[in-house]
Formats: sequence, C-alpha cells, structure tokens
Amino acid sequence: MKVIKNTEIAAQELSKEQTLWVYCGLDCSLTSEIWSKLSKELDETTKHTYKFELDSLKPALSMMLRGLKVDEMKAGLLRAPLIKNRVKVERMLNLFANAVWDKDLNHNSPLQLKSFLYEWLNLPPVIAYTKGKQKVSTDKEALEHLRREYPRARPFCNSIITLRDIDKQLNILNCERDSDGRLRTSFKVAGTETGRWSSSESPWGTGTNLQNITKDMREIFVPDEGNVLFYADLEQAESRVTAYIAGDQGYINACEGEDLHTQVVKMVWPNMGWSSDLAQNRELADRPYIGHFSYRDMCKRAGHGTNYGLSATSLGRHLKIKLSHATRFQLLYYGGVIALSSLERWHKQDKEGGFHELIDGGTIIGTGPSSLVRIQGAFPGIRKWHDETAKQLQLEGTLTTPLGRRRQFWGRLDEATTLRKAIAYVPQSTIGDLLNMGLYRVWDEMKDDGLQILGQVHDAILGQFPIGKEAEIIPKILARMENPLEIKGRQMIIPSDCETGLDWKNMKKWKPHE
DNA sequence: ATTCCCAGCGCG
DNA sequence: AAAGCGCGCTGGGAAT
Repeated sequence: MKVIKNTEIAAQELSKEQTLWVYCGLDCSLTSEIWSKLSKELDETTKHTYKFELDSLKPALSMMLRGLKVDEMKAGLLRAPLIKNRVKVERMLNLFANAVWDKDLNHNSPLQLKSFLYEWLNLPPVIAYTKGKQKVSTDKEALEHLRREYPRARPFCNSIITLRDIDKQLNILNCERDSDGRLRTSFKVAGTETGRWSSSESPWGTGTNLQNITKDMREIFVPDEGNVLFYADLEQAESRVTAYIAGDQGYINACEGEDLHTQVVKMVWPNMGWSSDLAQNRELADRPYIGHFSYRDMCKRAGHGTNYGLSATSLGRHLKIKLSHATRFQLLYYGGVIALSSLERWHKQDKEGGFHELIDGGTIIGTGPSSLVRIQGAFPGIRKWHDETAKQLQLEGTLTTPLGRRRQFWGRLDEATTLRKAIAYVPQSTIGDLLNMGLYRVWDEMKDDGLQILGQVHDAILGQFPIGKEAEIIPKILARMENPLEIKGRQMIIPSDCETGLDWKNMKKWKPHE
C-alpha cells in the first residue's frame, strides 16, 4: 500500500487519480481533526444550534437533489418579448448616446454612466451615502430623480432602468438547467450570521439563487405530473416576533388584529374617529396623509424600518418626505424626546402637519428656549427594546434568541451600525429558525402523504403534493408549521397561510371548504 | 486568462 | 448631518 504523508505532498509525484484520493483523504481527516478541537468549545446553547443545523441538512439535501421542474414553454413565452424589447430599447439608448458622445453607452457600467450623465449631459450629480462617504450614484433612485427633474435625462434614465430590469429577468430565464431539465439550487443551512439559509447556484454551477426570484419569474416553476404546488408562509412573521420580543402589548394586539397596518394607524392616531366597524376603519386608514401616502401606507412603509432602527433622516430620504414629517412619525410611533423649539418651528411652517398635537400630547421638560418635550408614542416597548439591546450589546457583545441561537458581534459595540445589526438579529433569526422547525416537521412527518419540499424562502416553504388532496394535506402542513414559542413570559403562535397552484406565480390562498 | 472588488438589485 | 438587516448574482473594470 502506498503511504502518502500530508507533510510531504509537495514532494510527491502523484497521478491524477492519486491526487483526488489524497484530496478526499485530507477532506475527511482534517474535518475530523478540526471537529476534535472545535467540539470542546461547544456549550449547551451552541450544541443545540449545531445539532439543529445537522438535522436541517437532511431536508435541505433532499430539496437540492430533487430540484424544480421548469415549464420551458412558459419560459420561452416570457423570454421572447423581453429579448425583443431589449433590442429595441438598447438601440434607442445607443442612438441617443451617439448623439451626445459619438459612441454607445453601456448601461451596465456605472463608470460610463457617471461620465455620461454628470459630465457629458452636465446633470448635477446625485449623491448617495455609503460607508460614511459621499458617492456619486447611478442607481435606480438616482436615475428616477434625474428623469423627474431634468427633461434631457428622461430618455436615458428610462431606457437604462428598463434594460437593467430586463437583464435581471433574463438571467433567471436563461440560467442553466441540469441534464434532466430540472433547475437545482444549493442551500447552505449554516451560511449566515442569523441562521437563515442561503441559496446559490448548484455545486455543478447550474441553477441559481432560488430565494430572490421575482413574482413574475415564478411562473416558470411547475409541479411534477399529478401534483400541485403549495407555498406556505408565516403570516406577518417579523412584525409579530418584534412585538413579542419588545414585549409591547399594544403592538402585539395590532399584529394579531384584523389588519396590522390599520391597527397601527389606530394606535398612532387614536383620535381619527375609530369605530368597531372594520370596513369603516379601513376607509379612515386609507385617507390621504402626506404627499401620495395614506395613513395606512405611511404605517406600512415606515413602521418596519422604524422597528429596525432606521433614522428619521433616512426614513425621510427613503419615502421622499420632509425630515420633520419623518421625525413626527417616529415620535408618534415609538416616542422619544425632542426640543420644544423644533416642534414650534415645524408647526409654524406646516399648520396641517399636526406638530401641535405632539406639543399638547407630550410632557414638557424644563423651561425657556431649551425646553424638551417627551412623547410617549404608540409603541414605547419598541424603543425600550432598542435600548435594552444596546445595553446587552455593550455588556456581553452577544445576543441569544428565544430559540437559543447565540451570535457574537465583532464590530465596535458602541457604534450605531453594530446596534442596528443587533436589533435586526433577534427577530430575523427567530423567524428563520421557526420556519425551519416547521419545514423539518413537514418534511419528516408527511412523506407518506406524497408531499415533497422543493424550496425555502426564509419565512415560507415551497412544495408539492398529489392533486386533489388539498383538504386532507393543507391542514396538516399548517399544523406542523405552528410551533408555539415562549417569549418574555408570553406564548407566541404565528399562524401560516397556504397558497396552491399549478405554477409558483398563479396561486390561490387555500381556505377550509366554504 | 484569472482574480478581486464594486455598484446595482432581486428576495425575505 | 446624513448607513434598517440578512443574503447571492451579474457585469464592469482594475490588478495580477
């Protein structure tokens, strides 16, 4: 028997086959050696997480091996108009571009775009802030701004945005199928900081990330012969977990009420004349607020970000509303302290803005020009939870979720960016683990029903089962996804809803027979 | 020819 | 004055 010492590999003359054997041997023996060291560092908490991830490999591998059936007819039908349109738009863009700088313009090159828009067209540069630095941007938001403000930018911005969108879709439609025609992805069950899975092209370089497919492109994915697809997701998952982790009873009630966003409007603006009539309340919430936003739009779009530590400045930029309006929303949403003089100035500038309500509803601290106003807000628990998270971060540098997943934070513990990561961590991780618990149970307990899991999208599972068995199977899926969890002394149950259909786009919500 | 980083963008 | 978080993929362009 030939003995090869790993310390002498460099000096060995190995055949191709022998190289592969050595590679394989090192893969196994080194993994074992590493495990013998690492295993000693596990404690009860991390051991539990490790065990769960090992178990998760089973359903993950079965999904990766099975892959998804693609309806190539549909893919073709989607592809054709995209290609046709792409040719047209690209031709147009280049026609205009040649008029400006006598050559084509590559819409994929930020460098060319910068030079073209900000030098040749002489448009004022749009600045974005990344990593604490100002950067000239040519992203979608910048292009939308330019086309709004400067007529000469319109044809360019329009076609660049269109081309980017088309390319994104074509990439999905054109990604390589395996030899049996199926599209396979690779799931990493332990690839992220939060415990969520990630998805990428398969180990053979075929397929693609299955967790960022747009609704429209989902149309190409179909069940196998005799099956129907199902897509079961945890309802309002992140909001619910946030509510329980913050321990904010008002927000919990809002999440578990008829319509989350309307409930939030009700809590944020309690004096709009609410009744017990749900339809009437919805109408109130849909009344215009500022700009093109209704009250309900505002809560829907600003609430989630605010839960995760989005600053008023960024909220204003993001929603294209004044800083004062963004600040006002956050004060009403989760309270805070602000200078009285600011509120008075804003009130003077904007009589309709409701800033006087903030002054009247708040507690004034101190006297004279430096007075502050403390505002309670609709969901003070959320701000309190942010503060508690900051404290825990400073103290330990680690956070542990209700499902016992611990994360070490390596950034500077007193920086805002580290705090925001910490705030996002617990809800995001908890949902991921909860969904994967459900996924495991559905996979493990429902094989005999002819059910197969095909995909995982963070808070939802995609799968298939034999046509006609909906009434029998769907309640079993939903039951297995419902895993009660105790958080801060309360029991949280997140319900799921389940859609079915003959492709991944055109699905209908399933309801127990009516 | 290959590797690396960046900007941009899709999903949750 | 100015960074919601978590991922992966593509293409451009510079460096190797």
